[in-house]
Amino acid sequence: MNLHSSVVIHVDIDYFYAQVEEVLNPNLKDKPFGVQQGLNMVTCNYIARSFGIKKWRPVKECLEKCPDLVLVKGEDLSEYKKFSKRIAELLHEEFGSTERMGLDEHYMDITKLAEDKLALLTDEELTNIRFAGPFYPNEEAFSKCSCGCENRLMVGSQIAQNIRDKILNELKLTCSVGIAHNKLLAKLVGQMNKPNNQTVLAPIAAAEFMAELKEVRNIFGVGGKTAERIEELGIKSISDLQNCTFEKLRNYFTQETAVRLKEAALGIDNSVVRPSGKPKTVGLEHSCPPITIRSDVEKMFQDLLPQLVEHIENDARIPEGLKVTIRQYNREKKASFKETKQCVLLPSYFKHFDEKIKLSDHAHDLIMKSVMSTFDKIIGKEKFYINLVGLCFNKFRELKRGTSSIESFLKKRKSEGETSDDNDQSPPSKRQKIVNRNSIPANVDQSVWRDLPIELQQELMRSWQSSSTNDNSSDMIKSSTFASESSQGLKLKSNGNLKNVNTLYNHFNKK
DNA sequence: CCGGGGGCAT
DNA sequence: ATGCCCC
Ligand SMILES: Nc1ccn([C@H]2C[C@H](O)[C@@H](COP(=O)(O)OP(=O)(O)OP(=O)(O)O)O2)c(=O)n1
Ligand SMILES: [Mn+2]
Repeated sequence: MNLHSSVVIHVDIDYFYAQVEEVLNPNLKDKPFGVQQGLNMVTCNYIARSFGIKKWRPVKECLEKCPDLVLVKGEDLSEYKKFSKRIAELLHEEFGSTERMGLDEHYMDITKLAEDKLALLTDEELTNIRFAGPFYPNEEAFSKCSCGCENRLMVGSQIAQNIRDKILNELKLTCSVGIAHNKLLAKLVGQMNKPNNQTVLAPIAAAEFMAELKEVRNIFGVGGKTAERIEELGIKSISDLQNCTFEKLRNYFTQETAVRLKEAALGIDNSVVRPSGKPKTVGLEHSCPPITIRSDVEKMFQDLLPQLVEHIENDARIPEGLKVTIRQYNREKKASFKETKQCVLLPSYFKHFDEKIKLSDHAHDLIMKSVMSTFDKIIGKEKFYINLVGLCFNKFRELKRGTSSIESFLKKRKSEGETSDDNDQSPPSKRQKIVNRNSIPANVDQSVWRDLPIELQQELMRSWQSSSTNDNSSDMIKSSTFASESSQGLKLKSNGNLKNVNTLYNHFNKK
């Protein structure tokens, strides 16, 4: 289990919204073209970029730089979501499960796939394999490590080429792909030869690669606020971060953050690729010119609700919660702020029709009443200037039993024996953190382990620690089954004893 | 401060 | 419920 033992791929579709529009309307392909949301140009094709136009600039500024820029409105994301779904399905079918980041990016852990492909090669074939695509920094750098990463990454680069070919042939979309020994580096190195290309990183060059990126904002998880705090320490670049003492970081950040920053600066990232399940929330929002009248607000929500229901009609789940969002202009602070409030949805609000989820007969009016009373609670009695309203379904419950996702997934896996084959959605999972590769007990089946909810992982670790003091049995997990969420039948066989962790899982779900 | 999403920690 | 992060 050395530092370079994994192969991670990051796929990022080029100029995503704009490229989707090009597929929908090929006339746009030979023109400078961008997608507009409100007053902003969100993204544009690379012809437009050759005029010096950057993503996320005001439309006005873009038209000054390129008067011939063609613009299409992109406030409605449904087409982009459709393509996003097709991409996810294609990747999953052909190469295994993925972790989604937004609509157009996916991480994949292809370590097993690469190792399996390597194992099939003869010695002669092994000496003749070549990298696909460009590398960082150069080909020689790969041979300086003898842990086997060179061959794994070489095969990884070939798989990356296959992925790009597949996405281009099936969906007519170009993408950029990074191949590296961890997620952090895969994502960053993939940007090197954008668009429509790929880049593989030599592990020994990781720290040097990070240093050349300069800005600490390039580190995943370091946003505006964290970057500001880092700079308060006088640290202005990733190489500053590499060279500063750990204690200096530890004084301003939590232990966890300090370690993460220090490691990331050196190109070290132990976080695991975590297959995405179905979305945990599905929302819709509309911005609008300032509204001051309650009935106008109601019209906005009236409009949103049916659209939102359409978004989940094929989901096989129903939401039990609804988050109401408004954005208000605050004249004292001269700024807009979002406020939200939860309200409860009853299962009886939904019915099936044509295999699809629809609102029951009077549910629209009932939900609207909840929404508006929730709105009143947010506003109080003050006058208001609302410039955005939003609704977001959450607290989803699975409808089907028995053959539902996770149960059938693990059962199938059992019958397939040892070959761990990623296939289905993962159960709820929390942020990375504790789920480092290195912290997982060695004799645990990792392909099963990594898909467990973090709460269960933690609870199991605790139980193993305590049981090892009064018990000489090993920690081996022999098998596990996970029934659908509605029956909550998660059981883990451990030490020959069937541990029923239902109560545990229920407990965590309540809060 | 502007689009329209989504995830997770607190 | 809010804040920070990601796209
Ligand atoms: N703040 C943001 C960031 C991104 N997006 C959308 C528009 C992009 O098309 C899509 C993907 O984001 P990317 O950062 O990957 O940008 P692009 O794919 O458009 O361009 P690139 O070719 O640089 O990847 O997500 C958005 O709506 N709002
Ligand atoms: Mn992209």
